Amino acid sequence: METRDVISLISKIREKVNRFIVAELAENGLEGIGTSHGDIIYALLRTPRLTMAEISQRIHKDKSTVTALVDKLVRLGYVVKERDQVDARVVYVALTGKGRELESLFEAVSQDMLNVFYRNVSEQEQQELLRILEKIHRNF
Amino acid sequence: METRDVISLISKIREKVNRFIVAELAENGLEGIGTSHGDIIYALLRTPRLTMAEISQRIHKDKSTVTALVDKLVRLGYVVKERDQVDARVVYVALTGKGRELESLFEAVSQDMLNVFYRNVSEQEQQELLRILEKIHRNF
DNA sequence: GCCTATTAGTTTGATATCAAACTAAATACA
DNA sequence: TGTATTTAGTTTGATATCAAACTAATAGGC
Repeated sequence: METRDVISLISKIREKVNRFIVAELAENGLEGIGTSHGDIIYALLRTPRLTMAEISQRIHKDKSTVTALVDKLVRLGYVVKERDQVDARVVYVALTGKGRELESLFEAVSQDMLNVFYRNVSEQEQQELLRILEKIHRNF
Repeated sequence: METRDVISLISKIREKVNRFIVAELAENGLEGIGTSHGDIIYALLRTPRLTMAEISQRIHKDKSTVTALVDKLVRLGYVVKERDQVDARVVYVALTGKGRELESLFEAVSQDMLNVFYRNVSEQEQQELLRILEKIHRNF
């Protein structure tokens, strides 16, 4: 009944999804990789080269946060940073070989998560959920 | 179409809700109060006295995090900590007068947020949303 | 072609958060 | 009753995150 509960539910579900993903990554040897690092790798699997600013927009994190996150991924050997030859202000980020190797793992984890997430949720309910959430998102 | 989008939407909505609340609180003079502090105050408006462990459960944060959050609220004068006379391990937290004064503001902010959140969302859609999200939450 | 404004990214300082180690107190059990 | 275990909370150390200040480089107007 309490419609306020929905806010709480949304927070809890988000938290569960994050824990699920981080735990699955850790089980597969990716210790110390949080969801934001995962988001960056995920984005780079789709788009091979992104600037710091583009990553910031994609993952909805402050540019200074992105500096820290990407630097950690560089330290771990998953990505490299390279300055643009034309505009020396711009830094490109790209996956290394070690980074690209994560693709199948990421696909698997993503699929596992969706399987859990949508268990016993019909196709129609999924569509309905997406429709209502999009409406709410546009309200802000 | 992309059902994966729902996860992203949930994160974004949660983020918007948090920003909305923190901004409204700040506009009303509650600078430096984050959503977790708000959650603690909110819980104490409902239940006048809570232990640290109970707060930890209510707001889904580690007990060490709660120590830090409550200590900040003590510093700001909104709550007091008091040891149980019977079981000296237990610490009770309760609102001060200054803390209780926040009640009407919290009610107003909460109402404002819900008004924005559910704008153009029918009663039936709200029920449907709650039902589906509860199902998903039980999946984890 | 200069000075100014804008832009991309980094650095710095502060806070939230967690997990692990720790402390102190209560409980169990032998 | 005395030791071992459990429990409640704090401390410590690490990381993520943001905002503001900063740096370096490009772009714009005169």
